[in-house]
Amino acid sequence: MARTTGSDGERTEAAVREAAVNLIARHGYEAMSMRRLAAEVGVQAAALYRYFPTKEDLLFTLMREHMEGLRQAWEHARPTDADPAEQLAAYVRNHIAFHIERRHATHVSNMELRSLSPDRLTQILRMRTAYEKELRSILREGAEAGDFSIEDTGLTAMALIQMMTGVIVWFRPGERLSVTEVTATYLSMTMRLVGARMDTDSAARPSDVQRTL
Amino acid sequence: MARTTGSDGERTEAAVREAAVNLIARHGYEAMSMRRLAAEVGVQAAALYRYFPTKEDLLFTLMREHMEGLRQAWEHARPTDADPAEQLAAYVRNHIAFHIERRHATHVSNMELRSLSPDRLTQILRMRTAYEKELRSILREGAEAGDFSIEDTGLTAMALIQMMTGVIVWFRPGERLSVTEVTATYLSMTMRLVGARMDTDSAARPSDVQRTL
DNA sequence: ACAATAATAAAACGAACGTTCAATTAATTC
DNA sequence: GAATTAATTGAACGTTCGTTTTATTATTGT
Repeated sequence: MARTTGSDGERTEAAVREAAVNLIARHGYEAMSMRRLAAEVGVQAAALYRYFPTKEDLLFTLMREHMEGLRQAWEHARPTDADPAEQLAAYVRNHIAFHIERRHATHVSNMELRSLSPDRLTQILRMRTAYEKELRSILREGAEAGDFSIEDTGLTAMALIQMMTGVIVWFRPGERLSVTEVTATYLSMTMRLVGARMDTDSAARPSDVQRTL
Repeated sequence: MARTTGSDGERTEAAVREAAVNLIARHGYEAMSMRRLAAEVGVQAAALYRYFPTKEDLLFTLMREHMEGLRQAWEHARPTDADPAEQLAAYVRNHIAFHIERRHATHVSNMELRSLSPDRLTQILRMRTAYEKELRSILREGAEAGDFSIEDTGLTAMALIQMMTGVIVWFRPGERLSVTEVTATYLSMTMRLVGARMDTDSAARPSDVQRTL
């Protein structure tokens, strides 16, 4: 047989991406065979090569678009003319919301870096570093303004990111806690961790957190 | 050829374990072939099967002994008759020290769980849960005693563990910060995060942290 | 309706995989 | 020093892998 009735390139490619994210997140990139992926989509393995020249190209595409999406989400969520505490709160909210919505894709982007070729690895890491740099800037400005009390900006940024991203490891929607509750708790933990002063009308105040979530 | 001069089962098995931890941490379990592992040890692939009946048995052994080592380390480091802040400080110190010393093994135990058979996965997760439970107990007792102010014990425990374990992702010995400095900063971040009261002579006080490290 | 193009199937490629087996040699035991 | 045991090799097994090639059919444009 050959082309099947109702076949559509765009739909097939989208189905391949979605199935690939799920399979890689569940079994790992190396453990996912192109035949298994094709079966998931309902197509023969050879058909995949119409959309992605190699298996690694597929992985890289998924990662690049995930990182690009993260950058865009922050660009959109980032407040203008806000004090450091409000900026930090926005960063935390955006980070947690984005990663909870994309648990599988985040797993792929974080755990399969070693399967990329050196220059592609560099590209992804560059995007990640740029995103993390935004957090460091907020922390530094907050520390300089006296709003935060931080010992080491770089180390604190890494600790916060690991803490926030770690949500996807244990969080399951529909269990004990809602996304709103989790986000609120992480916000207050973050604010305490950076020693945020609580004497202003910033978004860091618990009551405010509930309202602006 | 056959048995080689100077060959020794114990030495070979130890070499296999060490090489396996490094290879799996760097390239992933699925990406590590038995032939590549054997080459690293300086032996033929068939020789590996004298020590581990299957590839998965090798992985499981590495993970089980890592988790068992963590349990023993905490059993030894755990203070008796200490207030919650001191116990928490001991937990943080032990956790960071253990994981920095065993970066590769930790990577294996955290990232290759999906390659285990269901019942072996359950065994490893049980060990992990038991270890995490210790932290939850400390947090709960501290909260009940009024030493900590915590919104959600379980969520705080997960956040702390993710934050601390995350050290191995970015920490490289011999770079900007020493293990001692990193541990001290993580200790004070932890104490702020749990809202530890600073009005007692606990190990949570920065000056004390420096002394008891 | 007919040509051009898009989307797939089917089969095959060589390479690599985990694992097994028989043969062989080194070390140990008696 | 002969018998036994421990450690390893080299070759092979069947399977699966990513990928390529060729043929075939559906859709689109004219």
